[in-house]
Amino acid sequence: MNIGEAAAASGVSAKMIRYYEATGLLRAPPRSEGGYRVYDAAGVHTLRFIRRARDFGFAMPVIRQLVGLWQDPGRESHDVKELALAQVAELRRRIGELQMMEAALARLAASCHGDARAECPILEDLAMPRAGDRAAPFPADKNSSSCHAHQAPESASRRRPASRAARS
Amino acid sequence: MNIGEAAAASGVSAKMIRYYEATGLLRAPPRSEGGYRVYDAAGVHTLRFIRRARDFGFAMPVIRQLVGLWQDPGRESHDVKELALAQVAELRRRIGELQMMEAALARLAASCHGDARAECPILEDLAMPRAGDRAAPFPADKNSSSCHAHQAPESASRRRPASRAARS
DNA sequence: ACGTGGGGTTGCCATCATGGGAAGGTCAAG
DNA sequence: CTTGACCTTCCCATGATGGCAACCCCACGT
Repeated sequence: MNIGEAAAASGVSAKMIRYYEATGLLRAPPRSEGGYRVYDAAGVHTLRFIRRARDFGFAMPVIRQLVGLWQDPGRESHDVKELALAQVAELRRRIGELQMMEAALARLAASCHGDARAECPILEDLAMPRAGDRAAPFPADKNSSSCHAHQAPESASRRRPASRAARS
Repeated sequence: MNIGEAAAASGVSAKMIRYYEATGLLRAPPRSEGGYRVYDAAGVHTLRFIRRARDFGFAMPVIRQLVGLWQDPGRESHDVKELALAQVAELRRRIGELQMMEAALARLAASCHGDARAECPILEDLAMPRAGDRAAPFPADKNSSSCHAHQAPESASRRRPASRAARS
């Protein structure tokens, strides 16, 4: 079984199979006389295991542990469950993060008229400094959400570019 | 205002400020005689805007659009709202994905005893081929979740490594 | 006036998982 | 024996970020 067939059978791209092998996640399979990687059913099975673990969002180091446990007949299911629960916690953390963003942004979007006028609470909120920001040295920008005269595009640049130019 | 102060005032690291400038998200600020970037309050304000947009998970190309709209007095709030709603949809899509994973994995973890025994439904599920997988050429692996004799580690490798070795 | 430390500048490398592509070797079918 | 599909390795890129190295600049202290 060549790498292409193994890829089709496992759902892992050939590129990724080589990558997993290079990073030590997979043991190198034997090679044919021409140097082709030759996979057997067990190898494909391992690849499917890895893909399934990735589908659950496990990071590669954890997948390495999982594969090790899977192939270890003396494993204790306690260790597997611990990894799984840690991943559940991580997923919940990420879900919570995204939900915070989603709720805040949906609320903002709902408050925006969405018409042809320039006034927009979304931009106003984005432009608003929040608690936790160090104060700017002078609060001179009152017309925040309509500032259009920002930094000068090209003015008096590189008065002494000698050293930088010389280095390259 | 040097880049360090601008970073502290905006919450964007100096590294990221340079990165945003290099990728065209920020216009290059004027430089001092020594070549230092010099930021004014408007520049810091823009940086805070960008950081806030990143906090909402907007991708950089979208942030570019948002900054453009923000600085465009002739903008229409419709365009802003459209970007925001697209981002809300994207966040919901990601949340849904993660929730699928989380639910499935939590269910699996709950079904695992988590004791000293090797038997583990989590590993069994990971090892189980799902619908959508191309069938393996022969279904020879019945003792799936306890397979420990996988590929041979080092056997008859590189019978003809001449070309590869010669190239490097 | 001179040194020194802190901070600026560029550039390169690394992440993490993945894809793309080039240059070259292998294999199987016609 | 040719040809086209497939494999091999190596290099590069992503997106957003951090780290390090080498070098430069500035302000402050003596």
